[in-house]
Amino acid sequence: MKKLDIFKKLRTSGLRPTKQRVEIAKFLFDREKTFHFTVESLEKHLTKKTNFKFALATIYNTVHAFKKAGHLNAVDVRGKKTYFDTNITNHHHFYDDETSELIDIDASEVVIQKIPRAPNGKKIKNIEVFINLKN
Amino acid sequence: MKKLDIFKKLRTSGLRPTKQRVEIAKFLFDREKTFHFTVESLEKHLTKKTNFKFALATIYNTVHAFKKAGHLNAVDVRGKKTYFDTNITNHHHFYDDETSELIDIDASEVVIQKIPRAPNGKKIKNIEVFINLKN
DNA sequence: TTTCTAGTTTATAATAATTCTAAAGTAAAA
DNA sequence: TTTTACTTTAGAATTATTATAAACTAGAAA
Ligand SMILES: [Mn+2]
Ligand SMILES: [Mn+2]
Ligand SMILES: [Zn+2]
Ligand SMILES: [Zn+2]
Repeated sequence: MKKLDIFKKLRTSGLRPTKQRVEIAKFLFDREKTFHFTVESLEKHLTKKTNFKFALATIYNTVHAFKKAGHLNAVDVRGKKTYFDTNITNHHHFYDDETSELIDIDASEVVIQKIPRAPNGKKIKNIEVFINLKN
Repeated sequence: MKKLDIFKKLRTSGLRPTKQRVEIAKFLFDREKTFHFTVESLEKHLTKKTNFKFALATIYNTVHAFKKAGHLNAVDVRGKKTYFDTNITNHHHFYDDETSELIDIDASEVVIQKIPRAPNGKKIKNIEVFINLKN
């Protein structure tokens, strides 16, 4: 991902390109593979990788702005912390309860043959499959 | 569900049949349809239905003992509160984000034709399908 | 029965994740 | 360069949950 794309992500999220935000955006979007994270784990990565200070509130605000703009997704996994996902395509997950680790499954790798129709007055927004793992 | 079954649920959870626990067990297990709840919503139902007082800690403790014994399941849905489910069979859910409402889908109503195999050294524990709804 | 004991309930404190606040700092318009 | 609106930050507030410890009670023992 090019530098310009980072700035585009910020702009389309309604965020000025401040020092902290640019670092957060670079860390999240300048990568090949999906990154699943919590605000806490992101903070640790950021302070390790850069020499800046990041207030938790800044990370929360920035991550939420990205999510609102559709540049990040939230994933529901057991536990108290909120997980975010840089993969914003429709996809599924392996989930390892013991390590709290998520692994992406491309939508094409899951084929569903039959589902019930939505309750009256409701429509299907999307389908999420979780394959829970054990050892 | 008969009164004796309530006591069995308590016994198999390692819980003495106290006034509060019997009321909680009756409320949760003496019903036809699945009940999805949070500790907070359960507390409201209990105080409305009975004339007893239920400390939140008692409800948390009792619900967790039932879960540990396999009489309740936890469901992962967006939001900060933990949801529990009286349906302990393998099944799936419709989920309405706007109302935070869960609706059961029997396992037989979902047929999956293809899934990837588990990562090396891991096995599949179970598969959960969430069908997210919109209006 | 009454007594005893381990287990239970409860109010309240502690903790953990997240959100709020308001003062000090900064990007970008004027 | 000055001004202005937006941003960062430390710390306070909030929310869900868990821990604590004193008062209470179910069931065993006497
Ligand atoms: Mn969750
Ligand atoms: Mn959740
Ligand atoms: Zn993912
Ligand atoms: Zn259910």
